[in-house]
Amino acid sequence: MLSKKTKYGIKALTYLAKKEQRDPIPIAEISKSENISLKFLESILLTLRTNELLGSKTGKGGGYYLLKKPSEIEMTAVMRILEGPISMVPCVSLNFYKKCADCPDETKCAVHNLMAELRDSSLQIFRNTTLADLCNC
Amino acid sequence: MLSKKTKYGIKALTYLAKKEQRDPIPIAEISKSENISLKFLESILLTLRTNELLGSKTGKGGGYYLLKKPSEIEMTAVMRILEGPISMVPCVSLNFYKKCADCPDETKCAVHNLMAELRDSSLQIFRNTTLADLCNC
DNA sequence: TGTATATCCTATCGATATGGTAGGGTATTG
DNA sequence: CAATACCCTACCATATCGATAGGATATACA
Repeated sequence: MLSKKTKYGIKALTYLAKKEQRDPIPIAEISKSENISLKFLESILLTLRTNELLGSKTGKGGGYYLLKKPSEIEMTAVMRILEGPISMVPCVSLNFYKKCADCPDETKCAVHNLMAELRDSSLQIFRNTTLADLCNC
Repeated sequence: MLSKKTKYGIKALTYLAKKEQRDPIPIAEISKSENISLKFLESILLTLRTNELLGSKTGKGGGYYLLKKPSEIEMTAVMRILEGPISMVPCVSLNFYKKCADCPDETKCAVHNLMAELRDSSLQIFRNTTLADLCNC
């Protein structure tokens, strides 16, 4: 299941991407427009900022803004920051690899091989999709 | 994340598929061979039985066995029974569809469209992979 | 310089799912 | 009739999720 965190994060990012200008947008505006709990959204945008997808400006007239062009923001980055590993099992993860305790030989593990294939196809989609693509809806 | 339930279920199924004969295999044998908690595995095989992937025979000499040939068991069925929906959001699910409360127009939702694409590629893999394929590892 | 605006940060909480355990009931075989 | 093995229900500890609360800090502007 996709977490609401990721879902809201993507919606917020596309909202920012759709604005032509790159002025800071306050959380409250995004929250209202996308029907997202203000405080929850706040924590989401915060993690997007610490992971260098967003910049922020405090104080009056402040808010959040994209640090790159929408076409330069791949969904792989977004997913890894918000949702975590792309793969469904740690033993096939590229960025979060962890050996299975119960599995003596990965190369002979049915689950491993199936999930590796799945990860490849997911990766291909996330790598070929940028924020700009998501805005043409 | 793939649940251990699904992981163990797939391992158990491939274990059964690898046996040439279709005699009933006791849970304990699978449990030992695949390093799976006996009682947990018991509940998993039970749900696979009620969903008509496995048959069982009680009493001495009893156990579980496949109801179809490995080449006839698609991973779509296995995943839906054990893990639930293939898609990561209910609003793109074919078998478990549910509208998002917060989303006024699905066709314009960035998350929806991205996840629909992901679902398609996942489905393609699961449909084209059978238990028999998983045994050649 | 003060006030409104807005981000930043920490803590907490209820609900739910997960992984696992326990114990006993029922059916069948030898 | 005893051993074997499935069947079923209940329980529990832990973790995560979605959300909320409250205040600290920074900035703009009158």
